[in-house]
Amino acid sequence: MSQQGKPQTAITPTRADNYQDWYQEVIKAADLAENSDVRGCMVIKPWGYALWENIQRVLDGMFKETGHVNAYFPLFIPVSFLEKEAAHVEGFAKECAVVTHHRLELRDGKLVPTGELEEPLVVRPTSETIIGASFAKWVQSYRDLPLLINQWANVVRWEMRTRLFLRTAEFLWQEGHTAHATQQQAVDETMKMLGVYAEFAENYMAMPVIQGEKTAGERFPGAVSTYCIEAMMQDRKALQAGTSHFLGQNFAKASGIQFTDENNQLSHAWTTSWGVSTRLVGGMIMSHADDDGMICPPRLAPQHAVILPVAQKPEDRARVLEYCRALQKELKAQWFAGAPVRVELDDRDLGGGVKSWQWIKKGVPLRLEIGPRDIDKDSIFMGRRDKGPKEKTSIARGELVSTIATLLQSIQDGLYQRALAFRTEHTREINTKDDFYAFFADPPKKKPNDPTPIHAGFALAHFNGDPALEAKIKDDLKVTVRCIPLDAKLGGGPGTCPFTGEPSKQRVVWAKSY
RNA sequence: CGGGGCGUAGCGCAGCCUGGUAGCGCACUUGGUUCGGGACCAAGGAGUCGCAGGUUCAAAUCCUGUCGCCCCGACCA
Repeated sequence: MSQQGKPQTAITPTRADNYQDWYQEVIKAADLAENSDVRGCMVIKPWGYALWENIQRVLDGMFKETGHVNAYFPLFIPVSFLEKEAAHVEGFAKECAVVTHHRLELRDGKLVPTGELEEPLVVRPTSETIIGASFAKWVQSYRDLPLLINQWANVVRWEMRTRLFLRTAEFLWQEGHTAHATQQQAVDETMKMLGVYAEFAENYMAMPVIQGEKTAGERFPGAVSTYCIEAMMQDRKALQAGTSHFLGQNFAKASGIQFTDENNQLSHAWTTSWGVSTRLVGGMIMSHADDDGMICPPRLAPQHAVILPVAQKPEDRARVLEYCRALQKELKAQWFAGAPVRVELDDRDLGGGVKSWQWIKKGVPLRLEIGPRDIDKDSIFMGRRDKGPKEKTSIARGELVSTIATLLQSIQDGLYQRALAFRTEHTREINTKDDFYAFFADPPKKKPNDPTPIHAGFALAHFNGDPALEAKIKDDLKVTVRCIPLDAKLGGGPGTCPFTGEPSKQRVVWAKSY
């Protein structure tokens, strides 16, 4: 305890003191990413990129398992393509990077663009239109359907305000694009992929999510309906962690994706698109990290365990290192969640405490400290990242090796349960307008420049579905409908809209959001 | 794009109001002590004070402009 009576933490400020700054400090302390020299763009550093690679690896497997194949489409989209779908234009036109020239010339020591393009190219903000153009060529007959394609790519959206992982001008994502012969098949695909995202979020990221449909105001530009998974972050704001869109025939009509059906009738295909991005890394940070830094959910952790040799006397060093290497080899031969256990041996010549804290901040699930005394007992001094930094226990080597998968899974489960309990604690059914406004009232700021204080959480309230009402509430409170939950337990059946007294089909999730 | 804050050593900051030639903590290097831990002592290295102009004998400090970052708004995955 410090003089102020607060426990010393590796991250300052703490979540309670200043959530926004805390978030940035965690990213810095865990060495996940940094701002680049290019405004709004981030450099994803190896530890952060490894998280993304694990996300990619698992999701890619799930996509393949559900019959999808990967392909790659151009980064550049002719402006005329984007113009094809009216709502789409409106949604993305304001945030596009546009390529207008194809050459640079040296004039007075400065490189200036020359060679203007006949038609400007947009750096893809999303790929519906360019992929649609390909689909139009690939689809002739109902026998060509369904077409189930995914692409891993970068996209650019020229954002006003950026935040590492959560909103950057360029980001990495995957976008699935599918075409189907019938509306029902496309709707089924939309829901199936929403389910895949929810399963991934909960089982791999240990991040509980609410599956639901977006209201008209929050819908993807050009979609008939948009579904999403929404998670609660530790500041009780909602994070849209993944989206799945039923596009109807809108894009098929815009791109001319037509096929001849069994009855020799020409019709437009029904399409879907769905995506998750590097935003998920931000979601993991804000779901699990604490005042000592990152906490990686074991299933996606770049390393499951780190071995920290404790050999302070030079004469012990060789013996300790040898023991550590043998243990590393033995642990790597174990399996966890369908892959070999990932173990790093950190034999850098650094002070023991400093080294240990680096790994705490990076969020590695297990720290294994091994010194001469442990070797004599054939045991390991183990720290779990989901417990306090000082809360370390001794475990027999054999037991560690045989139970490491169980240990990692128990950390994984613990993180999920903790996040779920947090969400439950801060989710409330609300039945009157007054209660609703009171629930979301901002605590007073101490200084004008203070970050927005942490607000109440999720409200489950009835809603008559009027977009104007939703806009008014957004205006008043900065609160929006995050989704119309699919889960009947959350929806709770018909009721009365507390704002209008009109009938409401079910409760919806209201919250402030990222 | 509007309002506010901040750019000083690798990192975190003080100094600025009241101009006088740059300092603290951590990190780094070396030597010693310590040895189940974010150690201690000593010595040392490291900064065109974001950038560009201006005022002045003299600018980190005052003035103007500019760039970047952060927070709050508008917009968004």
